[in-house]
Amino acid sequence: MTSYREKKVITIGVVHELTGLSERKIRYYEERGLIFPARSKKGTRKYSFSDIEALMNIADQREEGVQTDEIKRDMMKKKNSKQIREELRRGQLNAHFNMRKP
Amino acid sequence: MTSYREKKVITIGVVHELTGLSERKIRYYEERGLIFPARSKKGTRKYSFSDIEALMNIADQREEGVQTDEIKRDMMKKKNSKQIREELRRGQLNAHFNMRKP
DNA sequence: CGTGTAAGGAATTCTGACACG
DNA sequence: CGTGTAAGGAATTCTGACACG
Repeated sequence: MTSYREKKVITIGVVHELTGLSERKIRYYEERGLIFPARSKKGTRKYSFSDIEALMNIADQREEGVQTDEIKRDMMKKKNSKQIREELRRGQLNAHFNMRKP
Repeated sequence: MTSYREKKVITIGVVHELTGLSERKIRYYEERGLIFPARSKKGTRKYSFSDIEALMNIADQREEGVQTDEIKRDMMKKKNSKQIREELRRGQLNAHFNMRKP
């Protein structure tokens, strides 16, 4: 629960220092729905270590010429299969089906 | 090694949001040698989650009227006994003594 | 001793836009 | 499509100091 990895506390400047990505790129990848920083009360973006890891992956793929669309589709796939696995693990596949035909 | 807990990446404003402590207090506890934020290239302070935990402890003790001097002495003690335990665990007590009379 | 505050400057972040390819 | 950049404003952070108790 005290997952430091997921806590949104890092400003864009520090993310830039850590990843080497320009702030422009970082904001653009958000615009394309690849990352989801939180906002402080005053509106500045706040990222988690997890976001930073995601950005490194994105950067790698971009270098290989992969477009943001495709990166996003890939991420969705992984997210979905991860969720399926999760449901199986909990033995809640039934609940899942019940949800589809109530 | 990828210890997110120890990475100095959080600005003072976010530390304020997270702890409720005024920036003045946060800077003052640094001045008294209770915490050691890093600095970005441009000179802004950067804190770790670990620093934030320390600040919460400090805040608790200050509320009980404990002075920063004493808080510091306490921290030193704990740090020392922790280090001793560490050395014992590694079986390096000898090295420790060798260091005292070379 | 510990903390608030006003002061002035420097650095940060934000948005919307234009440019290029 | 992906990224750079100049623009102007708003918010952040820094230091050194004065105040109070």
